[in-house]
Amino acid sequence: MAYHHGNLRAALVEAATALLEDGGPLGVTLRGAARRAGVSQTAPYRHFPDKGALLAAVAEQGFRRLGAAMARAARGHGADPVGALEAMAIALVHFADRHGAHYRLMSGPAVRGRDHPALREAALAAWGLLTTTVTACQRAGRIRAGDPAAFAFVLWSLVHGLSTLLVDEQIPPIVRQTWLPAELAKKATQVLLEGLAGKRSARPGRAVAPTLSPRSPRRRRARRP
Amino acid sequence: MAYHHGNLRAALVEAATALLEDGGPLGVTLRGAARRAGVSQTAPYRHFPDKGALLAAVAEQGFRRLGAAMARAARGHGADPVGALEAMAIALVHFADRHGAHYRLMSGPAVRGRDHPALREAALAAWGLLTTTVTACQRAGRIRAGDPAAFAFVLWSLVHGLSTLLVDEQIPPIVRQTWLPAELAKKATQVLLEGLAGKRSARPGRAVAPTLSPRSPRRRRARRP
DNA sequence: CAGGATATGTTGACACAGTCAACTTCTGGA
DNA sequence: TCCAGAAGTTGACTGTGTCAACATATCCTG
Repeated sequence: MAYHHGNLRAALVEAATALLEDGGPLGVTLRGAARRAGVSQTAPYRHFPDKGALLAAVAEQGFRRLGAAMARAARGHGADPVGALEAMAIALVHFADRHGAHYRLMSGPAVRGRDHPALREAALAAWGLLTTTVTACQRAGRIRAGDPAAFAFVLWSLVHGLSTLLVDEQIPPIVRQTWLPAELAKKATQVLLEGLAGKRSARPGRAVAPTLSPRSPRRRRARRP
Repeated sequence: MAYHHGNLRAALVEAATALLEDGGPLGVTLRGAARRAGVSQTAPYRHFPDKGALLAAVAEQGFRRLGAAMARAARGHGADPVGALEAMAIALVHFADRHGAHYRLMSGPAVRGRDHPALREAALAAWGLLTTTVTACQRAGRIRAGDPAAFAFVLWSLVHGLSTLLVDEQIPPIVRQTWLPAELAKKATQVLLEGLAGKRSARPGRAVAPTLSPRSPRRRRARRP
């Protein structure tokens, strides 16, 4: 047996994932992953510069799986982009519901931005699926004209928020006792889709007709360094 | 000077908050808070059973402030519940945008559920504000009939998701470069409100008319213990 | 096939964290 | 007045992330 272990890197990612799934975010530890992979405590440093990098790799793998799950859900709704959008939303919430700790890691501050380009890329890929489908909905006349990225972002926010609340067990009891996660995802998506649908006469009083079109492109906001 | 320090507890919460604001979630440490409060490393254990309890207290205070900010935003829209709802949504996003780490702590797994009833209570209070205002919108005919808790929850999910993405810097570049957070909050809320507004004829194809009324009350789902 | 360069792992150590046990000091009421 | 309990301190233990120095396997070149 190649007792350079073959491929430690993958083993470590798997070990860390296992630690994460049972034991929560606090349960994942560099030394623990090394132990679980049967190597010494500092062996991981040959593959990851630090703990954050390991976590980022785990998160990246999570995004890849999430993207796959969403794509799988969307298939079978080929003709119906709205159905595909709903299915993807449900798939995301479902993913978060199982793999709670994993989802938290993925969307958390484990690794910020540019540190780990592969992570960013995987996340953007999943997000891109949504945008594409939104565009399809627009072509089908089921979503009004406007920047598809913006619409997709609103949908993403909604579903992500739902997932986060679910994972963190912060869904108000009244709501939790009445609906299952998948139902919540479906209904929330449908409500949003209604809002995104066509232009319609606003109720008397004041016009509520958000177009979600930018007034003028803006540079990124200043952030504390 | 009362060198029983007067009220260490409050000082520790404040110190931990300061550590949190600059230094992120990893920067807050029991020993650090104690140092900052000018006491020994184990003094906090006279006031908090463990680190989690301190964090919970910090989070609780955050929810209280958030609730206050939302209430403040809603005031001045007394006659216009829709405007109040929008203002509250913007206030929440604004709160998350500043106090990023604090918001992450509040909505994170710092303390789960029953551990810290005061936390839960403060969170539910903020959430209750939304529900009340949704009810007002229904009375004003601006939101269709249905369970206000469910509608409020959808709105909460949307705004919370937006805030989370903002704090974790996971807003896609295209979106981030085009809109400011407050604009995103306002527009997203408006889209959702349109969806929540009145019943309307669905487009041809299939009816999309989510009522958000429960089929039948359900018990809580089983969770891994 | 030889032999070093390089990737891969290991040992030992350091600083820092959360937490506990034992001790000291302050303070409010019988 | 005086002491019981609250409030705070000291010292120690374990576990963690990380570094430096060392050991070994692998691979490419001569």
